[in-house]
Amino acid sequence: MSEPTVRITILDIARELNVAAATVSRALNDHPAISDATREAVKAAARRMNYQPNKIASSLRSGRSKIIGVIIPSAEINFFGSVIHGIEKVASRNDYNVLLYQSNELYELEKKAVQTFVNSRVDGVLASISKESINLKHYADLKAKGIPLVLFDRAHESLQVPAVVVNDYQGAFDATTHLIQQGCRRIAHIGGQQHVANFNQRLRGYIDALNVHNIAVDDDLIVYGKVSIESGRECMNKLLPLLPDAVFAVEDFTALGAMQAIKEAGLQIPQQIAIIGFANEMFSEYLTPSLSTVNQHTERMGEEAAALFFDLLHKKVSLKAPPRKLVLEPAIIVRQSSNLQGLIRS
Amino acid sequence: MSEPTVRITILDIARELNVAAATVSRALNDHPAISDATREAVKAAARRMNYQPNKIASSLRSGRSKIIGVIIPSAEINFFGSVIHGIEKVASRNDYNVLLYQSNELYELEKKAVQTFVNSRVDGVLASISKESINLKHYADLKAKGIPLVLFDRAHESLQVPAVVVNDYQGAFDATTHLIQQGCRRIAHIGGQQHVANFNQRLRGYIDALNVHNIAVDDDLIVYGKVSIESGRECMNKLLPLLPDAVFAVEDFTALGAMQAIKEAGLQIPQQIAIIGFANEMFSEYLTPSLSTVNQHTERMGEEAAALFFDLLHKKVSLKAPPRKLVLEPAIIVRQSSNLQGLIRS
DNA sequence: TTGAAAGCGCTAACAT
DNA sequence: ATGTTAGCGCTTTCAA
Repeated sequence: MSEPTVRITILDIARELNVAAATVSRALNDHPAISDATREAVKAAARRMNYQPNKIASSLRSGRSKIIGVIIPSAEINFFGSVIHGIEKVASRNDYNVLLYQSNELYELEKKAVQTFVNSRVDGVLASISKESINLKHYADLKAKGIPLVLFDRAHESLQVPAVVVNDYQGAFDATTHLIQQGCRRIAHIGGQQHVANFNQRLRGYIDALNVHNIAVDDDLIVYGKVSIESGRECMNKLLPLLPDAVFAVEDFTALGAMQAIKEAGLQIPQQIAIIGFANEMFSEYLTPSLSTVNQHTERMGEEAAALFFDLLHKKVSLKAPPRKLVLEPAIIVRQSSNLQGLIRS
Repeated sequence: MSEPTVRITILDIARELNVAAATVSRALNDHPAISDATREAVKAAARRMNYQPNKIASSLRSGRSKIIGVIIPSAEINFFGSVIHGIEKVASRNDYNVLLYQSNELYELEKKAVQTFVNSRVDGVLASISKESINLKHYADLKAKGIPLVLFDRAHESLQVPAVVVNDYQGAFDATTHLIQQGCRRIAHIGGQQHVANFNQRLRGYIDALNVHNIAVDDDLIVYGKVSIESGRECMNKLLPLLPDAVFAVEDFTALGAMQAIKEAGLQIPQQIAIIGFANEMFSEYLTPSLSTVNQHTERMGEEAAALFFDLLHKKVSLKAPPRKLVLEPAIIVRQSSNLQGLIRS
């Protein structure tokens, strides 16, 4: 059909109206020092001429790209979509766009993401640290460059940046306590990589809950996996000979694998082994039996992370002050997999 | 710690080495007309001085942003993650980045996404049309502006752009045929919005499969929903009084809702009602019984869509020629929900 | 309130 | 093979 249209610039509008380009720029950006008349005239002309602002040029000149870079590990699918949604909500309210990168839990990809964001001159980065990342220099560099960084879910104290995380300890404590209240006494735990703070906190919550209820911690009932369906199944198979009556799994994929192993062994859930996961993945409520879990308020997490970023950007918080850390309180969701009320134990 | 570092530009490197900025630019971009010696010297200096190229400036000057905008509806979670992954793979191979937008199946958000991409001067757009979008002018405008557009999964003939889609007709035909081969004769269909080409094709595949096997199409056994768990449940409840012995659901979320309705009615799957979905969502294989479905090769879809974009970009295909359309053949996955082999029908 | 002028950092003609 | 020059489209002093 038509050939690529010539692009209208503010200069075209300026010529059309016999004003300076600067005036057009000011009018379009609602600069205070502009008369109502010119502003409206300019905006009308822009609409009429189908003007599309060139954000690239604007960014180069102003030094602000109005883009937030977001790094997500992406393994936890549900988590992913929903946190992003929260971030986008707050971002668009502030006239910002979101550039997304999946690290796939790989250190190298995470480094590349940071690099790309720096080169693209994003105004800030929101990130959830990959499970593989132990060296965090790339994040420290961001901070050194003066690019606001906010962590969500997977944070790390050493970076000294604002973060919004879930109280993993409390979630694990509550989940374990719930199993105890259901009458379980031989409660196993399938943990994750212990260098990931979240997983370590969940282990601690589990141990403390047992202690508080005077149940001895049996190290044999604690096994560590790689946080996947397959790994959950393997870990559960190691636990089965030890005859646990309940399992607290580090998250829902692990719990799912464990459930499969339990079913394959011909045991009943929850009558013979009760189970609870963590993260409230989308599939959890549709399993048979439906999986009890810990809900993380993921969308809220995204919103809060974005809000922290804008506070940083607008210098509402001093860069000297200790970084703000927001801790969201998780809530356990009891479903069939751990509900023994009214059931006769076998 | 340190204050925001001053940023190194090619001019700094040029001064350091007593060459012109253009030379530095050429060296860094592996321009052919540059001596090995200078190229290496420049690259070494860049590394040493910790130079970070300013993509914004480069984009403004060159007119290329090296960014692909991707619009996804995002409802189908699994689809989402996996197509993006395919796109990113090919993009990064071509030194391109991906800017992501979720339309949430809303026409207005989709328009906003296109707008943002235009303003951000992305080099091209890959999109999956939202279920709500009937007016497609925003996409036509993209094309008119000379910005390459490639559609994936949800395409539309009228746009006349390259696309990679799944053979929905064949998938539906195969799924229905499979149910027939299992011995089912009263096969119901829960369809989606018929203005979405994919859903219409699936209806046609269903009808033709019945015809080919000399089974009369009973209009009462076809109900239309809104493609969600809740809608699937409602539709199934409408179908139950008609005593179908099988259901082909337009996709897995719908099938999941239908399964719940069937279970709540106290009927056995697949013995009394067999069911198959479409899309192979992540949760489908973990349901009880596991859900038969149609697999769409989502990652491949992303790769091919990105490849079509680069063909367009590099003018490997004429813009005058009819746009290329790639049709991926889906494959049915038979799981418990439709497997009647060896089972005695009740 | 508006205009003139400069320049963000880079790339691409053109010249040498 | 390298340098010179101009300019992408916009914002932001500074001046009027």
